[in-house]
Amino acid sequence: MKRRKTQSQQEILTILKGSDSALNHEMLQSKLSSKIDRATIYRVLNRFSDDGLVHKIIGDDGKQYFAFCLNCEKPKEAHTHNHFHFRCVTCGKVECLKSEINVSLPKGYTSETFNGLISGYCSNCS
Amino acid sequence: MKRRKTQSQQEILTILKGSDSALNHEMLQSKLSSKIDRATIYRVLNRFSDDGLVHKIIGDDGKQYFAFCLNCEKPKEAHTHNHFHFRCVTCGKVECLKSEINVSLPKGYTSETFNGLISGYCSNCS
DNA sequence: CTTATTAATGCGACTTTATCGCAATAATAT
DNA sequence: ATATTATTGCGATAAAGTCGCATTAATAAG
Repeated sequence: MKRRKTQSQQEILTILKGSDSALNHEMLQSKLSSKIDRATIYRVLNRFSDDGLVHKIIGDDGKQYFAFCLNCEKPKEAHTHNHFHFRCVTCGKVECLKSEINVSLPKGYTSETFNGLISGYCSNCS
Repeated sequence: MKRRKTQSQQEILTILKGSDSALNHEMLQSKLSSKIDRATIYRVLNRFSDDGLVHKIIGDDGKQYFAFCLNCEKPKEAHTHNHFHFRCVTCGKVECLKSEINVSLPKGYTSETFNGLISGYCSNCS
């Protein structure tokens, strides 16, 4: 399964790179100049996420958000990704928080994914 | 809107109190002796959550999980709720982690809800 | 440059999770 | 015992996301 470089993927990645906040499918679609199918968008985003290129966040609204994170350019093993995201319940913006967190797990537990989200009001909306 | 004490609510709360892990709608329904409508279960759970009686967790599978937390009995203002939950991707169990976390927000930001979830393999499944 | 291979896409159907409106029921107050 | 209205059940509906399959197009091979 070698990956191919397609128009759709380029465009989506460019949008994610240019966005200062995480986007869900709907937000992303509205930023697209060309029309890309919903299923394709999801497939592209999840492919990016699988490849460790972007970060996938599940919002407390239950939706999937995707963000291009700086340290995502490092090899997958070097990812920490234990940082929190903040979602403003008013304007919907989802952004990365700086602070990194270490949570200790009980014995015998292994961690696969980390999902830290705080929602509330951002400085513009409070 | 004064709350009334109903059979359904009692039963659901009893199950949540007796469970050592957070439950989603499906898990809860299977533990019910009497048949309670899906919509009712959701309404009861969300009412509990609004009242601060139980803790609502959004899994990385996008589903809503509910757990009766010990400190949920305190008045709502006293809730910290900044603890993590762990979800095993194999057996599906969602449980509370002990460690409490403090995340500092940027200036002007206010927090409404906290959602910290780590998924991976629990000691039974790894 | 042309052709073959197969990853990626588009379309439509489908699944799952959750919510909503409304009439019927039942918990509390009078 | 009766009135009030919170709660429930039912069915319809919404919304998010996935899947199968035929078609398209990116890369490799000749």
